[in-house]
Amino acid sequence: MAMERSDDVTVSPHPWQSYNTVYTTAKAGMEGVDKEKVQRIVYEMSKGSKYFQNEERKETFIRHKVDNMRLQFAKLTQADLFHYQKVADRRILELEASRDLSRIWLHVDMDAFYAAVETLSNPTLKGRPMAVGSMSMISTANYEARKFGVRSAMPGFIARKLCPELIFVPTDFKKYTYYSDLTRKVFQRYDPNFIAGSLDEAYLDITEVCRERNVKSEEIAQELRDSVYEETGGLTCSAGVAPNRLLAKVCSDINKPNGQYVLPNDRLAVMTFISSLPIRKIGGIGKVTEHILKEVFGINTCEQMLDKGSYLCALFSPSTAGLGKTDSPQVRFRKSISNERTFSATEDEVLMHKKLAELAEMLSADMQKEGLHGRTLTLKLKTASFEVRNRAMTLQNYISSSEDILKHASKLLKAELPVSVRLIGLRVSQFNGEKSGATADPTQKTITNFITSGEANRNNSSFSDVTDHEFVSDTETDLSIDGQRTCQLDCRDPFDGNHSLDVNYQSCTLWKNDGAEKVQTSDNDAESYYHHGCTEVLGSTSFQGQFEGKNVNSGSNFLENDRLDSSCQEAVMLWLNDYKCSLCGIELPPSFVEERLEHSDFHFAEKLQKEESSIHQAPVLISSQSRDQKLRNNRQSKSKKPKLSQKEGSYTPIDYFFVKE
DNA sequence: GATTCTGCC
DNA sequence: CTCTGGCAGAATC
Repeated sequence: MAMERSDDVTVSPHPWQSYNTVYTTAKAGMEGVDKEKVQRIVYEMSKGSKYFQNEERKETFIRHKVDNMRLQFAKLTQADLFHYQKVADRRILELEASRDLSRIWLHVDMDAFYAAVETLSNPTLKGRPMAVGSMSMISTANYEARKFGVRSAMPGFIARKLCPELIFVPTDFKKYTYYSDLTRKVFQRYDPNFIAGSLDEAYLDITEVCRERNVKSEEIAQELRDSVYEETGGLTCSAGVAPNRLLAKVCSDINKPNGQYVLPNDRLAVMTFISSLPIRKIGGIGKVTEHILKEVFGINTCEQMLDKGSYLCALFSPSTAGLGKTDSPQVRFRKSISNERTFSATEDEVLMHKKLAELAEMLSADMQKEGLHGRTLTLKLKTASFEVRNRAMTLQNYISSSEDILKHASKLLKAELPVSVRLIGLRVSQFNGEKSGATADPTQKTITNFITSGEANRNNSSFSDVTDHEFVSDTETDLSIDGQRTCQLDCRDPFDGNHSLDVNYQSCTLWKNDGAEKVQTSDNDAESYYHHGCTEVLGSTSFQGQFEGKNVNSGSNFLENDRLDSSCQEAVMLWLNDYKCSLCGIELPPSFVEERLEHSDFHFAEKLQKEESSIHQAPVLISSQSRDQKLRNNRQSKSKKPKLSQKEGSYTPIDYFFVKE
């Protein structure tokens, strides 16, 4: 219980498993570790602590979540399954069609970066177990230390128990930044627009280098790693090469440390690779999500994920899963700025206020540096029992001075007293530069549209105006035969939320680059988004009613599809803009003739079944709660874009196994 | 808009 | 004794 659990180490011929780790947050270099022992020591060191209790509390919560989801899962009807199978199949097909194997991405990841830098500046550390961090937290451990089970994110006192000889070195970010800059100079030679992640990793598009020099990606990777080693005076790194960033990142982990792995730009190779790839390797799938997928759906690998595509009602942020945290400081605008400090728990209000003042001071300074002014202030507290509380207020005016921050933060803090806290944090968001509603406004990516439209963005034009979104909002269709609410899938809007940011980001790259090469990249992004439809299953209004409503709503859209023979089917099925199903939102290009027929068959059968069932069980049992929920939803969707899920509803990142950058 | 959760390094 | 800090996005309310 609690703390990290070990996974079973399965033996198989696949390369990532040589790296496959024992712990959920596993790192390379843990191969020879006595897992049992580590597990036991970690447990014993933690047992009974406040932290431990809190972890138990969280675990209980997750267990409830899993149970809930299991219930929902069991409620799925045949028709639902049928429907979602179609949706999933279609999506997979379209993603397959949009697969892009034309780019070569390289992900570089420095090996035990902080620890390696410290060893460089203090060679006596070489060969000895060492960790960068403190008694309370370790940020990096070298490979000697990892042999003992010491790893990042582990508190130092536990690490010392595991490895009494462990040498602790305090963090020194100046040093790391200096060496990071050295590595980036190398990266720049291979891709002037490389995307820097954290200090120790980066993504490079090496397509051009490979082509111009007529050199294999493998050789480029080797050469780059050699250069990094030379120019930093001895730092090693690992590299992964693949057709997209997501996969490249997975690959860079495979032969870590000081190694590389190339996944060729070949469909079969990619398919084979991902088929047994544990989902945990995918960026965005962490401990909790992995647990849920495993417990509820029995999903362990990406292949299973594809198989169960139709069942996946509860999933993840496509962006996180898909683009793998490839933050680019240069172009991506921050949305919030924050700081927080942990200290020994206190109830002393004066002391707390003092801490708050310091935080306000620091935060204000950081904001000045970037010229930021925000109007939402969030106070974060972690109580002595590790419970986290956030309290936010949105102001009339934009603030940035430490006085303003402190003034309002104090109010927020006062309202929480008395309380014993071990951490206080402040965050400012809603910056001046942002237009209101920018995050949710799909029309905001005008720059992107502008840039990409000229090139190859054939598909997203249908999403570029607001009417489409409004229409999608109204496309709420009851697919639930027995009148129960069953399972909700939120197939995200193609230009939803942060997708736009990524597209924007790519566009910015384009600006900077001032060349045509990156247009392709932008295009790829847009293409991958375009595939998202929008589907919702709710549990009350009659099919007929919905259908009629649709007719009215869609008056200006194309109402017929001449490929359908049956007049009955024609009555049921409408292809909006000759593309999207008016009933469920699934998107089928006109060329998919057979699929369209099948799809309309489905709705037709469903309609019949529906009518039948409403005859047989006239009093369709819908809880008033369910109906209210439905009404609320309807109201919301009138004004806003569809925010569909009430529970764990969102669509799957399976897309992103296929999607390129 | 407010709050909590999840994830990444 | 002693379990980070900073950010982002999504879900939920």
